[in-house]
Amino acid sequence: MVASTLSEVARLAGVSPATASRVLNGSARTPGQDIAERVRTAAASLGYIPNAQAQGLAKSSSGLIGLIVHDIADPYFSAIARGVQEAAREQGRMVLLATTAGAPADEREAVAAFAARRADSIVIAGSRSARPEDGEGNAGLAAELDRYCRNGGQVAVVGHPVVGASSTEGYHVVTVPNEELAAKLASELSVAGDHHFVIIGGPAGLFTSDDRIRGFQRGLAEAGLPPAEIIRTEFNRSGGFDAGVALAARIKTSRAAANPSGEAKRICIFAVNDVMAIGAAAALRSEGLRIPRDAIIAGFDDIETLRDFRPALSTVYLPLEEIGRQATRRAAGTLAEDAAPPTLTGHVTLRRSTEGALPPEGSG
Amino acid sequence: MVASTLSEVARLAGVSPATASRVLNGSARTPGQDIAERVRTAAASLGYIPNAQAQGLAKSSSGLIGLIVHDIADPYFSAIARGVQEAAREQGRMVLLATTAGAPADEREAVAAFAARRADSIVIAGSRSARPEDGEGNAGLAAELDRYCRNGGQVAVVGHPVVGASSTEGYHVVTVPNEELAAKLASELSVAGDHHFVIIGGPAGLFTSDDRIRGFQRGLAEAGLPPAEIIRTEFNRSGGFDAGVALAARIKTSRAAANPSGEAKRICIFAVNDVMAIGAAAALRSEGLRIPRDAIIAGFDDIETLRDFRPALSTVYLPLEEIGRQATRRAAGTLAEDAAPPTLTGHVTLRRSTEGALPPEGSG
DNA sequence: CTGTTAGCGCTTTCAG
DNA sequence: CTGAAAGCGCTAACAG
Repeated sequence: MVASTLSEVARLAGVSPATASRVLNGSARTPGQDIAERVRTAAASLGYIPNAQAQGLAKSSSGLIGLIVHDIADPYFSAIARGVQEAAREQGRMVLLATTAGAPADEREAVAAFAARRADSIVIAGSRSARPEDGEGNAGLAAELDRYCRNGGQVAVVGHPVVGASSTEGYHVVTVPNEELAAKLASELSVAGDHHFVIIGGPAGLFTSDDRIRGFQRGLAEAGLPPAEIIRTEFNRSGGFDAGVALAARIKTSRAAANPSGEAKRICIFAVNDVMAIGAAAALRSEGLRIPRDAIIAGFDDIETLRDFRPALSTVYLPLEEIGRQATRRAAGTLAEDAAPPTLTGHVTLRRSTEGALPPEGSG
Repeated sequence: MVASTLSEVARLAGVSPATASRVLNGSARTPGQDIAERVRTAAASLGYIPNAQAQGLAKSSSGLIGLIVHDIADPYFSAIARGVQEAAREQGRMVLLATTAGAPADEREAVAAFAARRADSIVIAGSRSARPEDGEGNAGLAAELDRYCRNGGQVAVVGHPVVGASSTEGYHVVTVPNEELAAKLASELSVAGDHHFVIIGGPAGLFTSDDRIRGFQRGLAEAGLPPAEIIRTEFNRSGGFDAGVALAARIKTSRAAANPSGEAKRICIFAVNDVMAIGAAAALRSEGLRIPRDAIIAGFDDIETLRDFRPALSTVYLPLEEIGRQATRRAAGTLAEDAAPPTLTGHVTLRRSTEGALPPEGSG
């Protein structure tokens, strides 16, 4: 026994498929009371479920939203996904998920798959990359995206435009104030304490990472401080851990070298995202160093699951869920394009991990 | 300009749509070398992307896998989602996401939506509930699921069968050894130290929670200990926190009451999942209590993001990703039904948060 | 307000 | 091995 169709319902109700369609799925007003009632009963008794594929084919639109993330298990992305999901529900659409580990080639494939399914819109989250090895992939992705848009698709990218995408219509970018916020963080960290600043960043070419680094350096400069040293590593916990190990060794050495009474300048670490910061913190701890005593550290994102971490991590709050929602709304045209980008901004949140950099009375 | 169609490709290649279909998407062997080549070139030059909706309609199957979770931002679910996503990719399918906050009525709706899209299979994660207020919802969900299966759909449920589902064909349950593992945890916790055991559980009727509670009590009983007291609260961090606050008060009181020299029996808390445990730990800490000094605590799930939490949380590792993968494979028939449920088991992982319960030499 | 008639884009017998 | 024709289930003009 297979799913019953509209015409079966229509036949049972003694009306034409068109009429049945009008009352069951259609729009405007439903036809005559009596008829409508009869159709509805027939549908119910048959357990009729409209075939979305057929509907989609007929009206060429699918009620689908494609979401591309690097990794759905990464709390950064899952938070955004939650927002997307929510907005999708508001729009009466469903979300199609694709994960790509950040590889442009895979992203291209995902876009093609979404296009094949006639997704109404596509939301792309996850840092864009300008790394040379991604050049080819980016070109492919850009082409695919352009084609998708040309066919009437709507795209919203979180963060930065896809490299090389010649934004035709239907191409939106949800800007995240990474640079500004990182600058703010640097400025707040520089007010108290005289630290040696070190940035743990992702690979050069990762836009999100680069923005945050640039912002932080700018903040430092504005505070009259010299630029921080940059350690490049992977954009995840493990990268943070590795960098942390290296830093720990250095801290120990410099501490040993310092004269008995005096103390070496304390290091202030800025990891470009929370999970990297957590990794670095774990490394320091495993080397017997304590935070904030031996070094202070700050991250970025303010991942919810990490808020119970101790010492509480100083970081920059980003409205991840809202970002996902807005991207989704933009792609649906629900959100005015130019209507002042609805306050998508985060804020610096200093906590225990950067103590010493806090004004004495402020303790959070 | 709109997406090009198969017939356009066919026309350009000078063949019939049928032939074009055969070489581009079709099955078996591709027709004559020369023809095939011509078609492929035509397709490429037009940037042809098959319309999955039309394909689906024609062969009534969609290449879609529906995934239902309570909340995609919850690390427990996002880990499972990652596994599902992976398996889906292996199968050349895409995953459709639905979040329901655990409400059976929403789950029913999600199933209907998946059915409408003719999803090939549906994976349901997230604890089933037997709470009276969910009775109606469960019935609806069960009916919807039955109908879906009757129409040829495949369903895999993680944990427990949907309440009331009369498992027809295509209905699979991926069992998670919650009870056994909880018993094991209890047994390991009981070997060292003489504790007063308290369980922080979810609402009565939540299967996952109930299983873990039952298992823990059984483990205690097998160790010759009296059953633990149970505190019922929400199945999330906030619930854990609330319970923690209550426990903290009690610990302080009993400590004050104890004679100056002697000490009150230390409390051992078992929170039925990691986030609840973290919440409880945060509450204790905020009340000035220290773990494991003033109380020891264990969770369940071994959430990855929480592994850097200090004191390191004792917990039960569950192969979440693998669970997602297996559910997906089962629903695809890729996995033999009876073939000994491919070792889906976790293990107790004692760490610092239950110190004192560790044998002296074991220190994790 | 309802029914008829064409497709949406693709697959798939069934002939040739 | 290829082409023609008939749908998959639904919507959307048009008529009536």
